[in-house]
Amino acid sequence: MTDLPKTFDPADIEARWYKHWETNGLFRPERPDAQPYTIVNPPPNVTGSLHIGHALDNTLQDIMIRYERLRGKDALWVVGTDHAGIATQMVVERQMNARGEKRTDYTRDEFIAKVWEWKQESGGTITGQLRRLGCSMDWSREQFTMDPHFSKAVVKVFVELHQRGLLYRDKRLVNWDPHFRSAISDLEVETKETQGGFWRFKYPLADGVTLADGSDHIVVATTRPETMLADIAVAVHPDDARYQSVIGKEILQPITGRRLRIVGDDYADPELGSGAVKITPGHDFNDFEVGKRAGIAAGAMLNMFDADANVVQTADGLVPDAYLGLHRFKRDGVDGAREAVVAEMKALGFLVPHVTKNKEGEEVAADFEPRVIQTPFGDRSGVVIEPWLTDQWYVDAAKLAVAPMQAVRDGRIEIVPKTWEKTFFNWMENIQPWCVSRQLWWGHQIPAWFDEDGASYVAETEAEAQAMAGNRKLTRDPDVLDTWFSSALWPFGTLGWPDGAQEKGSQSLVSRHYPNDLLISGFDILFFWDARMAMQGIEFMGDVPWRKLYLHGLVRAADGQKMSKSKGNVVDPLGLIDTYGADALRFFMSAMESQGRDVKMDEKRVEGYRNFATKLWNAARFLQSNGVTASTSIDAPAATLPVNRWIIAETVATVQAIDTALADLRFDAAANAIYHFVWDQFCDWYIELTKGAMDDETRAVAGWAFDQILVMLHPFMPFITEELWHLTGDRASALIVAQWPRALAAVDTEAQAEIDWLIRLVSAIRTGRTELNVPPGAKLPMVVRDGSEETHRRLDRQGAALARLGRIESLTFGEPPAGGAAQIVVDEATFILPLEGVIDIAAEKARLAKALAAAEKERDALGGRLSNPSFVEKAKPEAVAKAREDHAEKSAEAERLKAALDRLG
RNA sequence: GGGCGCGUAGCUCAGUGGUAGAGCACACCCUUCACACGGGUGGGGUCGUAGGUUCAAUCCCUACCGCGCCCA
Repeated sequence: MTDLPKTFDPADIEARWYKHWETNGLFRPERPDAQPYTIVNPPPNVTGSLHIGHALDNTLQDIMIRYERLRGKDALWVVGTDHAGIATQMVVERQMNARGEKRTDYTRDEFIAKVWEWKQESGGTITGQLRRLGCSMDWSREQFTMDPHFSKAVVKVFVELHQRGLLYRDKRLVNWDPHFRSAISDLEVETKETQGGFWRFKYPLADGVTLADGSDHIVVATTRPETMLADIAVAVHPDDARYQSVIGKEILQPITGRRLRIVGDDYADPELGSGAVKITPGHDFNDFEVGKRAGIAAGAMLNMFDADANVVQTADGLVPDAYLGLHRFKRDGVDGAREAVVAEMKALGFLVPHVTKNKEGEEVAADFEPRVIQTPFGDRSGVVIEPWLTDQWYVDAAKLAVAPMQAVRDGRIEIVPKTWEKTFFNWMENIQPWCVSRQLWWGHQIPAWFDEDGASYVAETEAEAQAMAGNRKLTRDPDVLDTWFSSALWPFGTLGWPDGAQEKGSQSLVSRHYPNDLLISGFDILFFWDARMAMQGIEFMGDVPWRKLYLHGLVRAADGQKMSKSKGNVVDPLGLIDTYGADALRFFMSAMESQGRDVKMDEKRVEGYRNFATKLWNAARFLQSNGVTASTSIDAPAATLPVNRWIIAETVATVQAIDTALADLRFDAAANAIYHFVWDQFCDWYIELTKGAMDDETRAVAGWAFDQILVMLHPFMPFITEELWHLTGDRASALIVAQWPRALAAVDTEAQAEIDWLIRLVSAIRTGRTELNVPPGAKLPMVVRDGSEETHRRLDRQGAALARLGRIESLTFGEPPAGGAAQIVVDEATFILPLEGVIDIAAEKARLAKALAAAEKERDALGGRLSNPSFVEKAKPEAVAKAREDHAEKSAEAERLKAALDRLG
């Protein structure tokens, strides 16, 4: 134990204690016989850095882990990082571009080596930042999604899913990202409204066929004219009288001269445009479905783009040479296929202009009708997604989704807050096949080999694949897996699965810690990650990955806007830690985390919690200067003084409040409970009431109560509490592994009533003094009138405290001296402060009159309710009894105030 | 178009079927022997609007207005 300095330096404390905890293995003490408690951390991008959302997410997890560790459980918080396929490859490619190089200047192996180098260089950034936040993860078992054992799990899952028929290769349209030259999943596509156009073109009917009205052409409409180079049909509604006669006939595509089939399909909306649409199954999801319904095989659909979305020759060789190599549309000021197609159609006389009237009523023709269209963008690249016909690996998500939905329905997984269940079900019920192959270099290379005929062999090793293929020559699939495919295995892959699960006898890590108890994640990755963990967990482990799923919101800027680098409104959590300390930032995150709401970044509030930490620090200084030291037992010391019995009861009530709040994952309620106990009860009243009256009993109780505070506050503010734990006594062990208080019910209504009365009396005296402008330093005599025996006994016990806090110099009973006085009514008694010649009688009258009016108003409101027969008959008996009680109390108070007023004449 | 959430004091947010709360900000006072990152006192809200249920609605129901998010 050492003397506390007058101020405290968060930076010094934080660095010191974190190192102590980590080097002494206190994040995961040996507790083989304890009940396990497990959380896995959402693995951040290995080369990323900590943003404010991480700060929220990890603070909440750390609170739960520290809490359960203090409660004696074998608390394991699994930590690790994600290789983050596209994101990481993108960063490294960008670095190369800056040096005037590009990825393809290197071989695949060389490039991957460069990425590993970058991981070596920046991989420790975010893990160091998590330490600064105080996160008590088990770093001794830090994981990486491309560690050999984890990669082994990824390969095994891929192969087994394939064997079970839940993973397959298929040729269908994918969301192709031309920037990354890779397929992406439907979740990685963001649909946004953009200003586009609606063009109308004439396609001449072939073979002299005409429509019912004699026309020799059909007008088709499109928002993507460039794709007409790969048109293979025109669709009309089967019931559309205008076109019924030509269904099954052929029509000519003017630029390519290709003969297109006219098909009847409900997809063509007779109300929209001309009622006829061109069909390009190779580049449009709706058209793809129309094509399939028309009996066109995927292999027969035409493709007109390369991986960069530049025009290439179609299989039938009908695209004119002039188009080859053009980008799909205008880019960097250079016209693309779209512009060229429109120009040629216009020149050929096949463009139907869009005609509108201007202000003067004159008709004006334009090439197209401006229209807001829904456009898909890659969420990372920001470029327009091109639907592209390729062979990719797909997971049969619809089948895997069945068990997780059932688990949520029957409560094996509890989603908190419950409102997210609906969103979860809605997505799971409409889930699409999950495209898991990516045309990248960085990631888990797919364990599939192709022979010369394109047949695939899926196996854990090349040798096994070769055995399946006989003497055919094999080439490994160059593609890698979607990052989320691997992170879906996080809850068990990190625990040693599949190897650890084979262990017999002693319990393996995975059998001990799977299912995890809780997962905390932002709602934004509910589909990407949480749902997929549930699918893979149940499929491969036979049980849910976690029993509870807690979803929190986003941390927004002060004005409620989403934080983003482009808006420049990003708040750096490290900056907040530097300014206010990690404890303050953590407490802020907890206090603001009410279920179902985003957290708005209010820096003033962080400052307020920094002030709270300082308040605690100074309370400790006060106790130390009064000879208060660490407690010797976890149970409360014996106490006879009401003030001590009161603080013991309030401490226990606070433990109960925090236990209840954290059981429900109400982080805000838990934080507020400890905040108000420390500041409003312990500091404002307990310390004030015991000042100048520090006897041995009080020292023991104060020491005990403060220890309980340190333990209860530790999950929220680990650094300052650990520091104070050691500064206030010689401790057998660190606070991080101390024992959580026992919430034994110590209801002490007598002591609580007495201290409550004392607090009300002191407050009323202070209010009276302030309102009557009594100088703050003045000590006044006080006369007690109409006091009950109980009140006299209480005054006897609390006289000294009352004198101190109310600045009372003497206490007498009975009639006050004649003359002006302030009169304070508390319960049955009136407390009189003679102020002859000091106070303004009119002011005191006004004060009493105001109090009287308030009491009368409440009395009358209650009286009115009680005189309503239907209230007395129908309301709950407790409500009626409460109203009667309150009415009697308010009536008596009003009478006493009236009497006091009368005495002033 | 479908789904979800929000609208409570100047700001950021809790909350409850039975007389509205916190932090910050504001006003006044206080260098009281832990703390001015402090102490004391106070002002401030027709709980988005309109109906309905109920003895009683800020809370439950319906509609509407405004804001945000997700899906199509």
